[in-house]
Amino acid sequence: MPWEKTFDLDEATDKAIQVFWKKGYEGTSMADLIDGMQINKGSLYNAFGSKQELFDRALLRYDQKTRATFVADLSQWEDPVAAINAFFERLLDEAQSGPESLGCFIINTAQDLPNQTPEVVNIVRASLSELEEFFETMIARGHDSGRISADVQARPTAQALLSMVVGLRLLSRGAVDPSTLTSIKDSAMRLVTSS
Amino acid sequence: MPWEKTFDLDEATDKAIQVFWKKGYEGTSMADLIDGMQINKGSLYNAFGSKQELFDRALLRYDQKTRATFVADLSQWEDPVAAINAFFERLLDEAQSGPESLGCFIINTAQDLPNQTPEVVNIVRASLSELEEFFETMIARGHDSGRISADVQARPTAQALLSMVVGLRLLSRGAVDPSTLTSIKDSAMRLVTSS
DNA sequence: GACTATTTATACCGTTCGGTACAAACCGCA
DNA sequence: TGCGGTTTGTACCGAACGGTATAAATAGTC
Repeated sequence: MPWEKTFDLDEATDKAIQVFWKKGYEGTSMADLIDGMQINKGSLYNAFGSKQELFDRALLRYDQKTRATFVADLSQWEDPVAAINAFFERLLDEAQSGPESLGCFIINTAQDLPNQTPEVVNIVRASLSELEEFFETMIARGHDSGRISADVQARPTAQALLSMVVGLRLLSRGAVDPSTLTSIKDSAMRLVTSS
Repeated sequence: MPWEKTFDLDEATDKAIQVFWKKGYEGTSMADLIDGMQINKGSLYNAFGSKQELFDRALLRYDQKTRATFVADLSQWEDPVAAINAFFERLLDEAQSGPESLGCFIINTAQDLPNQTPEVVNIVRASLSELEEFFETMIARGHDSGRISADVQARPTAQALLSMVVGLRLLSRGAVDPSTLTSIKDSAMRLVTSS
């Protein structure tokens, strides 16, 4: 049994994520991917099959590596308000680190849902739905512990927070200045902690 | 001086808007445009110059025909809270009319800002900025008339509303069900009318 | 009817698209 | 050392890309 692999599939996928993240599916050419992944064309097709399969894999891996693990961590925090705050704080950090922010790969893709395959639609919907569920769970937990007013309805507020995440992420792609993003985060927290 | 025009430039631009709106710049081919505009290739290049020039023109016209005129109308309303409410109500209407919603052409383009030309960046930033300004003016007016609590800061709240518009518009492209969009609108209004 | 400019249809340009083919170099294990 | 799958480079495929050229048809003004 000879030599089974040389380059790491996950590492290569991570590089593909960067390319798709910035340029989107349509805007990315195979030449872009070969450049970014530093892999030969033959190896790419041998390992991933097609551009679409690579995109699906990249999108899924991005979601698991970032959103899923982070939300799972935060879910174990004792203070749900602090957990929600930490989530938004991270969005601000990402938006302000480096010269240009890429926003969120999932949300970028969500914008293009009408032109995406059913597989991609499922991945995006599931990711957004789990994020909303995280917010809802945190708010409900805040009700129980008394940290969040019962006037703050769990589900509607969770949906509003989702929309502010989406807005913040999209606007962080060069549409507004950083101070606006901070305002958005503050208002989001006000939705949770008000009266 | 003979025959100056046959087809209407603005009408043709309106049809181009529909195509770009749905598919984005990269996702739209000249064949798509010729199909959608029902115009010959020669006429298209003679009238508009290039794909990029047509896109710029379409984006600008869309912004003026929809956002700009609507906001100008609402600005003359007596009740600023009602004006903000009407703005969000219209987003819900658009999201629920027809089989699939396209969201907002400007916001779709904003998502792709890092890959757009400086001209497009300017159009998008100006449009979003004017929308934020509309919200800020309405809130300030609400302060004066006593309809909005002084605790609701004009600028930060306007920025939060902007982000909820963005979130609502993006999510209306098939990412969530309509009831979620209604929740988002309700929470946005709560930001304005709270305490 | 002559003039002028647009519209239309079609053919064509070079380039890039996603994807394939293949031989040579490579590597780990037997 | 030889076998077997991997990687690499390159050449190539048909199709689609944005854009141009052109000639005949068309329509309004003089």
